[in-house]
Amino acid sequence: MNIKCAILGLLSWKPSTGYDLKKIFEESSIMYWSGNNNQIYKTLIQLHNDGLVDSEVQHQESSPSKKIYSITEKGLIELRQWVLSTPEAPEFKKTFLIQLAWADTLGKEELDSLLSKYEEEIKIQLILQQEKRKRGTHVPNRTPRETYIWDMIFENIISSCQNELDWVGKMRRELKEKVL
Amino acid sequence: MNIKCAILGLLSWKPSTGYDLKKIFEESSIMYWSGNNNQIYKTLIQLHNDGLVDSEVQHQESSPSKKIYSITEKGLIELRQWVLSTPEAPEFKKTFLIQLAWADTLGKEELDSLLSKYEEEIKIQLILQQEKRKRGTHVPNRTPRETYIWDMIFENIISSCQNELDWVGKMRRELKEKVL
DNA sequence: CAAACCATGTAAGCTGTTACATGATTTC
DNA sequence: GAAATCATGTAACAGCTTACATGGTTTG
Repeated sequence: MNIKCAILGLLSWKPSTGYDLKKIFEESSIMYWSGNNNQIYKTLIQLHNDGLVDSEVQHQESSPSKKIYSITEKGLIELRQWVLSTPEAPEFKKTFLIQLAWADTLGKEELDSLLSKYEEEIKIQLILQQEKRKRGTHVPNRTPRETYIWDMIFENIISSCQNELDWVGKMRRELKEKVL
Repeated sequence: MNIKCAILGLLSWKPSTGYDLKKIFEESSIMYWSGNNNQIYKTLIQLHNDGLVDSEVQHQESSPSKKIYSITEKGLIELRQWVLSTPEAPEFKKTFLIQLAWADTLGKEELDSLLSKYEEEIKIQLILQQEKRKRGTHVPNRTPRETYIWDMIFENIISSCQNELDWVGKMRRELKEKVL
């Protein structure tokens, strides 16, 4: 999986400029790339060289000119092929768990404070994701099934946050109850 | 967060060679680095230059000589400081969700097959993690609280898998029931 | 006798990030 | 008049991966 596929997907939804894509990446919950120029503009050129996208320059008065990219037939075939490919297991990068692994040197209050900070961090994430779901910008609604799929994508992210929150809550409670 | 902290943590547990660390990284559930030579040996040299670790060469007959690294006082202070630093929110890189985002072009069977493949992938992950927990190699047990902490670390990973599994299960069920 | 293990290291390359560069227009 | 938005691109660097290089020992 790489950013090429994500861009092809977005372009299959609607033609866009590099700048449009950048904003979508910045906002997106699932497309985890930062949306930096270097990657997006270079990838678009590459996709163009491979014949997977077309580009049309639109000159504008009183605005810089745009390059509007759209997906080609070949691009649609490539996208479909990728969508059908064997899924990868999710990657969890929880640096907090590594931090926690060596946290036995901390005092009782220090440890609880660390856990509470993590809890706060997740709570912020959760609210952010719930807001994104409500706003629902950059969500295609071409068929009822597509709407359902995107709803489940948001549910996945939110339930991951909720799961993490439950876990911290349990740990804080147990550390208070137990005599360790 | 970077690999330096993880290595300091491991060395605070016990002195090790680069090769030892490599194996721990390869096996570890939470320390997500691949454990490649380039990164480990270079980081050890860097930590040594910074005075955070000591190294002692042990010549062996009928075996290549080892460099046994151990953490210094300065290293312990650095580690403690890092453990107390503000935690980062977890990063979820679920490429499957991006794949799913453009999966409405698939037929009913194709979509269910895709979901079932993902389900299988997670099931394998879950079993793997449960086995790692049982084996419990590379787990320090210096105090009851440390044992509890490491137990909660494994619980975190396993509950993440379980949560993902529940989500796929629900989606497959709903797609069968609903008329979309 | 091949494969795997022990043990250290290097080279080349890919991915992704931050920051820089330009320049017009709109909003506060 | 400063800051943000629109719009495209480049340069330098950090992080991480695969593969290469060496060479002895143990296991199947």
